[in-house]
Amino acid sequence: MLDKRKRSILQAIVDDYISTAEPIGSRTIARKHDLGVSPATIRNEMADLELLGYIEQLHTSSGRIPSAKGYRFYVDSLLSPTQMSEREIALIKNWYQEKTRHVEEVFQETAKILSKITSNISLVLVPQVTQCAFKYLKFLPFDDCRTILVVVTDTGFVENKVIDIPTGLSFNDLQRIAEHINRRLSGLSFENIELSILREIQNEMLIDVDLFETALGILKQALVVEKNERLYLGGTTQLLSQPEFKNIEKVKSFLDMLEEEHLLANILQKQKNDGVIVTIGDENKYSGIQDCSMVQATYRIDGQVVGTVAVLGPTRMDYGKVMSVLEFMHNHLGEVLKKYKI
Amino acid sequence: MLDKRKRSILQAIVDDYISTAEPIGSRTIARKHDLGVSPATIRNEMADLELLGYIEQLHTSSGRIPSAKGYRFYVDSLLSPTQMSEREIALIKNWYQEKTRHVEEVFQETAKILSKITSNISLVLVPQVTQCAFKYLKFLPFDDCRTILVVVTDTGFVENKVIDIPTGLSFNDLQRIAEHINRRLSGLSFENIELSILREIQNEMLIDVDLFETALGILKQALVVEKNERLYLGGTTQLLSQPEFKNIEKVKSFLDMLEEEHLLANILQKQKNDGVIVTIGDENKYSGIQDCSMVQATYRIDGQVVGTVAVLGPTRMDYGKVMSVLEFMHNHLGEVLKKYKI
DNA sequence: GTTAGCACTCTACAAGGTCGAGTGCTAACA
DNA sequence: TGTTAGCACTCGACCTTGTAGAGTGCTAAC
Repeated sequence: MLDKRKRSILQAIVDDYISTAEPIGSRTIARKHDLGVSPATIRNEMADLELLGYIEQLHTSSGRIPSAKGYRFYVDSLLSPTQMSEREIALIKNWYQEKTRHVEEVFQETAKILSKITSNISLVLVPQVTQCAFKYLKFLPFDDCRTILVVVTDTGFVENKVIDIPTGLSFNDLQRIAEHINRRLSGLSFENIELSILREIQNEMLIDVDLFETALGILKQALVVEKNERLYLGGTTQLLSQPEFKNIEKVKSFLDMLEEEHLLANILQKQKNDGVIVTIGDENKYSGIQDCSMVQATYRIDGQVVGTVAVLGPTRMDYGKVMSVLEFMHNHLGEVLKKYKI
Repeated sequence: MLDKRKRSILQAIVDDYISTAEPIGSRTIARKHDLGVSPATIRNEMADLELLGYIEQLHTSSGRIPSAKGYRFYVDSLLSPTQMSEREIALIKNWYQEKTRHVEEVFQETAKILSKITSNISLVLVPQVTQCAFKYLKFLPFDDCRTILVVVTDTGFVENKVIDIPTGLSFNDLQRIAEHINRRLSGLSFENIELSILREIQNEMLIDVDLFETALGILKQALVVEKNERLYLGGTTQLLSQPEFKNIEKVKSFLDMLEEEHLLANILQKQKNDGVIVTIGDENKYSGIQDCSMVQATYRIDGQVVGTVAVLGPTRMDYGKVMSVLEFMHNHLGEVLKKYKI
């Protein structure tokens, strides 16, 4: 365990490095932070801290920068949990009120808010629809040969598609199919709609094989639609302002990675425990972001975790601020979503 | 009008500059292109071309680069219209077949295809719903206090929203409102649904003022939804590979501009005439892209122009390739969309 | 345990020099 | 008259060199 002075010095290094992005030397610390000791003493302490692995040097005679271990200690032991100010909270709530009309807009604007406040990339993973239940499907008239298939979930999520009416079927036939499927599947979660149930339906409808094939096809289509979860990204251009990305090759490879949306979704999904968690540098499993840190938080509707929001940036990020914002989202995003009737 | 040799030299300069991004000198032209004359002669011709404004010099003793006027001449008079190869066309068609299931995916993938093939930013402006007609709206049951409002257009575009049932109204009342509105508005284009008509409806429904207020509110909501056109962007990271964007400030201001989606949508909307058009450098009205060129093309469904696709990049772009791809989209995107029943 | 002093290291930056590509001009040539 | 070779000149790219400044580790004194 570090003694008080070492902790102060480490804190000074991390704080300064976060705000300036420059390696910190002993004299700078002595000047800026009133620790009551001379630079020489600080140098000795810094040598110890380096030996212990909390800070590192890019080359002889450069200042020190925090290591991943240093950031970890900073986040766990040095950072006092801060809350967002009343003013900031009011600002955010107002933003939601003004800019969101659709549910999708809530996600979009959440991504924007997060990236704006934290000056980093934000990720918002929307509720996995597979976790909600099938309510009913319905065919709406369109024209002689086409109809609109609408699938409704218990959360009020609606998906639709214009499809050809199979030859030989009347609109009434479609209504019958819909009724039958609704009777059997209504209330089941999409996760539980398995092939076995679909087979059962097939058996029950053996009277008309063609008709079933059609129905099955439509349902499959609906399932594909429903399972399609989405990831909202915000502030990708924020990267360009960060000095660690002044090298354009790095930016490029990073942005290319971001486009592989499913990868990111995977990283986020890993979080099962509720709350705000911080992953620093090489603690990240995915190699593309090993010199980055990610702070993520779940959000809940009616107490149930439905999605994840996260902020991704260089390890040199303002953990205090980022964590407080995500703490806020963790506690309030569900409420906002509920207002928009998801 | 330029004589044949000047044209050859200008063509050589533009071609070389497009592929190398380096200013072209007289000796390079003499070496690479067999014009049958010495560098000295080419130098004289180049001096003429510069005087005429087709090429310019960054500083004494640098090679020449094409000016906007030079590119314009190149596009109008030097570029032989090329078609995409059979192989490329097959590749694209296959891509659509494999990757698109939804209409939205068609737009998304179109943006991807364009940016991939041309190595530039692509823009896809989706059909402006205001140009299509209101078909009907319908209320679907959800629960005791909420209902799903579905608005259908004649093109098969469906929008929905979960709304609260106003207190005092039954589901049957809603059905009545829907029927009435449908009777009056069905077949009208969204552009033509003016306040005057809404007033008329109000008069006809004076029997129940509250009910009308509700209906009006819902319709307004629907209109807001419907008018919300979308812009799909592709290949924003391609920028980073272009040498003209090696300066990170430039990239940043450019990307920031791209985020102002409505601005871009405005630029695209200006095109009223059908076909592929090229806007070079300062021909662009919008100052943010005055050192860029944009090639845009309309696409049609059943002969009617419904949207625009475009490629945006540095003035030094491969106009031949970009134009051939957009020509293809101009002719075929409508077909693809039709397959997905929009 | 703390501090001052000192020699040392390394980067960033500016100044100067060289190289090469490219030009314009002129005079000679077909 | 159009084309070409030759030449002096210009300018950016790149390398080298020197210097200033920040920072370090070590040692001896307090």
